[in-house]
Amino acid sequence: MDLQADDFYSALSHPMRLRALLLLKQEGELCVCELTHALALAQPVISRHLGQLKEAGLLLSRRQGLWVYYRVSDSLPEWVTQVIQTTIAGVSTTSPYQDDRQALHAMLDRPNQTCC
Amino acid sequence: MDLQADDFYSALSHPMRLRALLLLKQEGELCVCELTHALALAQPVISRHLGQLKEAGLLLSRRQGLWVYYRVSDSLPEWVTQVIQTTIAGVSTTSPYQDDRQALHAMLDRPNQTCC
DNA sequence: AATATATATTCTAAAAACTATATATATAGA
DNA sequence: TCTATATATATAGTTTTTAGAATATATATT
Repeated sequence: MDLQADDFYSALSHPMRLRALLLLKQEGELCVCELTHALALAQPVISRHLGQLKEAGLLLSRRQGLWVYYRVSDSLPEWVTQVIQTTIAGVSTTSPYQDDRQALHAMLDRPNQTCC
Repeated sequence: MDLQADDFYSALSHPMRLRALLLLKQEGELCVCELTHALALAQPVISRHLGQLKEAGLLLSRRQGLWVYYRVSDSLPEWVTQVIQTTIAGVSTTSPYQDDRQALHAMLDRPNQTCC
């Protein structure tokens, strides 16, 4: 929407919010429990930071049954999308971002309507 | 150099540091008094934030006489440079970034070896 | 050496961000 | 309705960040 540059940058000022955003941009929709697993952090911490990213307008969410899926908004300003993509291109193969994806993929029983 | 993504983003988490970085990238070298004028903030505040940006590795500085000139480092990771340029392309004509440049250009007696 | 100017730093208090824990809400299933 | 699970929120305490004022440092000039 009318996402301001300073809101964008302060939304990403916490390492975990940056990790979550990059992971979501690369993986598409993820539920809270997947993020909790991938980032290895407590659920309330994850939920609160996701809430901040959503509040900033960077994320959208939808509930499906017990699970809430978050994804990167598809109506971001073009420059924001480019900045995110450029950041991914620059750092996605480094720690901790690469590890986050590996942890996600190593997760068993990812909720495909199944469980968490 | 080994500027980490989370250090980059937290360095820019303060609105004034973002304004200073974008202004410096667009204008080249600026001394503290020019930034103080353009951003309309107290000198110690400016100096402290510039110190943080320098500490993070985003800025370099050199002293010339009484003045200290800051500039964006020329040895940043490529993705960082791109992110900064993309941000400028996206927001430089909006407030407050446009106003900062105007205030700078409206400044009289800018130090061309002169004064401040 | 004394003075003036530009910049940096220190100190203190206030504000903001963050974590952990506990609790609340929403949904599904028995 | 009762129970279980996933997620969200509230509360309290701690840490971090920030601004403002005062002071220190560096340099140039006289």
